[in-house]
Amino acid sequence: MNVTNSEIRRNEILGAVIEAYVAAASPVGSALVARKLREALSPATIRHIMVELETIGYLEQPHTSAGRVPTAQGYRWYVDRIMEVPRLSSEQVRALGAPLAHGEGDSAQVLARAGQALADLSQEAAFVVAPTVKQSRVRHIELVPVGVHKMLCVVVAEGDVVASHVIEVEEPLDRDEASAVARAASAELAGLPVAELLGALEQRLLGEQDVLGEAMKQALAILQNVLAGEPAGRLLVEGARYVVGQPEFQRQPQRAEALLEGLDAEGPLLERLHADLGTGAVRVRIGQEIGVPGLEACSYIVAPFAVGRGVVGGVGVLGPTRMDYRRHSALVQAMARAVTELLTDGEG
Amino acid sequence: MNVTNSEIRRNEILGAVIEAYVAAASPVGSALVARKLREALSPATIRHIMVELETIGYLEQPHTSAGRVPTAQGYRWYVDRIMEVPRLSSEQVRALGAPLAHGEGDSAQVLARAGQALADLSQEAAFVVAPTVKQSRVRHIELVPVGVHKMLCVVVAEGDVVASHVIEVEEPLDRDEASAVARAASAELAGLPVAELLGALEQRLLGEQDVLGEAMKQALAILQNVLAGEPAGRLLVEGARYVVGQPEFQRQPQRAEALLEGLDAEGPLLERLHADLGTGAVRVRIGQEIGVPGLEACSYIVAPFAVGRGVVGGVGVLGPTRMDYRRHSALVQAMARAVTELLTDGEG
DNA sequence: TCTAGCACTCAGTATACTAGAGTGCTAAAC
DNA sequence: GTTTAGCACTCTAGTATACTGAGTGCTAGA
Repeated sequence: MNVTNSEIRRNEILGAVIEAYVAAASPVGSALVARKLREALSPATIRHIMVELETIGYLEQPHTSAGRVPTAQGYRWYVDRIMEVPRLSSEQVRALGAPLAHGEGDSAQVLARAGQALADLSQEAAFVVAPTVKQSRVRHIELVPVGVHKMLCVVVAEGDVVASHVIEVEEPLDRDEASAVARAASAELAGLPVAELLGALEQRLLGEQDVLGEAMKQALAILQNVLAGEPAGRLLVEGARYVVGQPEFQRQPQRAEALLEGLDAEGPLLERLHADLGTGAVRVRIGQEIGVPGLEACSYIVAPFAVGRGVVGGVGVLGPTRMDYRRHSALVQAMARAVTELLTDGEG
Repeated sequence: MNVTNSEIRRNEILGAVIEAYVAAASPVGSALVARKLREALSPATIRHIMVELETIGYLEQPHTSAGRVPTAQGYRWYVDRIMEVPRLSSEQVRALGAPLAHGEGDSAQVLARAGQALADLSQEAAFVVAPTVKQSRVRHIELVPVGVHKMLCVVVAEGDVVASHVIEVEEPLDRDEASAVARAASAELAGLPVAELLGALEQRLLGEQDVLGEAMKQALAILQNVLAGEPAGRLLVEGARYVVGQPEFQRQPQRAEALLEGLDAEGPLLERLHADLGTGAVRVRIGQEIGVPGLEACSYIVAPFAVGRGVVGGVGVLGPTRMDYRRHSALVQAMARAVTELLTDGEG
């Protein structure tokens, strides 16, 4: 009881410090916390507890006579144990999602709008990990000759994820041949995970016993080509300007450069995000935890959304470690739900 | 002869000042210019001429005891009259373009690589104004049902520019119907400029006298939907990080924010770029000339490239007004040529 | 027409001082 | 034992002052 009581108070004060720091971006002193706290405590008492929080490693002082600043560990504790994320009602979610449906359009357009909306609402950078055919199952394949040695190849996967490329082919097929081949390929391959397809194609190309012979072999080669060119994931970033405008980045402009570099590289961040999305839950990564060069001073919150069966994408917010985790968690979660609802409704 | 002589010298000195300033990013003094100049002149003489250049408005002093800095007008004169852009040989252009073809792929991928390459080579932000179906002529239309009330609609235009969207339809067509309609629509509409198509569709929808009746009408409605959702231009920006890393932006971080804002808005910049591309030549815009909020401290160089007939896109470099116009002009021009060669070779 | 010489200007830097925010500690009060 | 008032202490940020040096403009002479 005793211990618990003091722990509760610690958490309250840590929460107050973090919230004040998030709001003002400058070290928080005991007097300010005393004012903010509902329980009436003197600054002196609060200082005592702040010393404790500092020895645990949740707070630190930039210098002796400054207030306290949360550490990454402090944020982590806050996110895991202290903050309460207001769960938005379905109605609120719907309201959030409404502007996304504006003019409906393609799922790609919906996702782009979701990213923009999230950036504008959070005043941070927002990102969308767009679903890619490679994570999904084949639903339909289409081949259309376009010009003499060119072929339009479209792979439609579940969730209306589309990969379309115009590629060069050596032996032209005419329109009917192409159509027949595509139809056969569709029938044959529908339902297969695209990722497995790549291997399967290889085998089939070696097998040489297809009903449609040469033409089918060629089609499969084309398909392989198309899928090989498709990225393993696509990262869409909106509103990096908001982050660059944050005081920590204005004060240290090289950080802004590092941030943009980290975002441009794309690969490492995407990898990390995919790992987090695999868990199926909202995830928060704080500072170094991200493990992507250039993003050491940042945190992100990401939530998965579904399109059809299975998790296939994510939306999130990326900002300085000093970000409003509570508000943004709610936002991200809601946006993920809205996107899921919007993109899944047409499905089985 | 007298006047001409002094003008030549003025130009030489302006050129030297600009080149020194571009390299060092700090005001240029007479002594430095004296050292750089091939003709041996004393600093005092150079100062005389610098005073002239200042009264004309080509140079300015940040403060009395500093060196000189070029004005926008100075850059303009330099770009128009002084600098000599080395015209690269076809071979060099080919060498530049070689990495773009790496793995070939779609034209979209080629353009993305061109942007990245240009950014890396120039160490500035690079941009690509991607061709869009709206500027081109219809070559082919394809309609494929995907799911019950969903239809994949693909419009292939000249230059392999593709717009594909999955849209919702009220009355489903089956595969064969869709195919027949698409075939008919292709035959009917091929060769028409897409921009005109939008109007044409409207009329045809009112006309009600199509061979295929209801189905065709529906198809046209779909098409209209798809084209309406297609943007008038697409701007791809790569390597903004390089610009943010430039000293002028590191010293004044709000500028970096403004830059990113200006780029995110996209619309105004695209408009300006389209106007410049319409001229068919390499264009340089310096500072305020860009006329896009946020980009006041920047310049760009843009060159058009062709895909099939007609100008349909552009590549360029965007950096601080203090940029290497000479080198980057050559780069941009070469890249535009490389892209044109790469994307046009398969055509008629 | 060019240049050497020189006085002058002004940003940038270094130094010193001050004010104030915030701390830690101790001793007293609850 | 917990809380608080009081107080000395620390350290940044801001301000005033002086100094340095890069670079200028001007003038007189080559």
